[in-house]
Amino acid sequence: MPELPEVETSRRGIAPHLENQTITRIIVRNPKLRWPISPRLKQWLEDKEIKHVGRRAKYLLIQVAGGELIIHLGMSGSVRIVDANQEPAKHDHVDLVLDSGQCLRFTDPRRFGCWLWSEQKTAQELLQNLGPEPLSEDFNEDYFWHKIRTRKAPIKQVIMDNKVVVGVGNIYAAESLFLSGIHPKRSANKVSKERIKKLTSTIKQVLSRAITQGGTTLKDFIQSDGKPGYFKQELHVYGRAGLACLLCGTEIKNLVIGQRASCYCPACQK
DNA sequence: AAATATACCTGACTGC
DNA sequence: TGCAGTCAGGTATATT
Repeated sequence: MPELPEVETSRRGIAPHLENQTITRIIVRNPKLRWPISPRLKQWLEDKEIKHVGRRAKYLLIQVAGGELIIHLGMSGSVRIVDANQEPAKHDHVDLVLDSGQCLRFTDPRRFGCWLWSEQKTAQELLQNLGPEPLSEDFNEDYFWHKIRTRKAPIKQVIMDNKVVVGVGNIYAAESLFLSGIHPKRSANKVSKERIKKLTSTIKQVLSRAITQGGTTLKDFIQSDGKPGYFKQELHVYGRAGLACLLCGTEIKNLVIGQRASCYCPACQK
């Protein structure tokens, strides 16, 4: 499922094929995503040249003259570059056809993703109020420490809160807490400053490492070249309930925190 | 302000 | 074999 490393992996994969290309056509087979795709997307995008492919949090930003296309992959979405003539499959909802003869094809079985234009109100509401990028210097020990002084919620929920830091989803939250030795249910404001420092650097390391591995593929996720991500092989706790901890051998447990499965090692995490 | 619950959606899996 | 039920999860929204 796409978290920040998967979105960044996708961005890097598609950018060279998109930048400086002109969008000749947009084909919407199913507009019913998280929010319906606007019929006006056609007029906003067609015949425009793509200037840059960026990312903010888990949003892909396709910049053209006059604004940008904002794509979210939701839970099960992926984008890839295919020949525009290639027959679409069942959940291939949108094509962005380029003058190279290729197209950016969006696939999303669960349709939790979205395609919005930057001038749409929904898009603007989504992008404001986002916390800092985890891999930027804005996300640092001091910021993090002060930000969560008032938060009594479990630390796991807090690091998954977009207003605190963006891009940390369920998988990487579980892994970061394991590698920092912090129990996922511990109140955020009761984690010592020393351990917040550790957690801050661990989050950065885990996300960076996952990006170099091409993301984590569980079921749906594929990179833009159609290959899976390889970070799954490096997971310590996520999806390993009932198995032995790789560090100490204790059985990995699963807790539900905020309606989310949360795997952890009872011995390594306090 | 923060915590909690609910909704959206389909595929994979389980149990009868 | 098939059907019904459950689960997974990002994130907006409404409610407490």
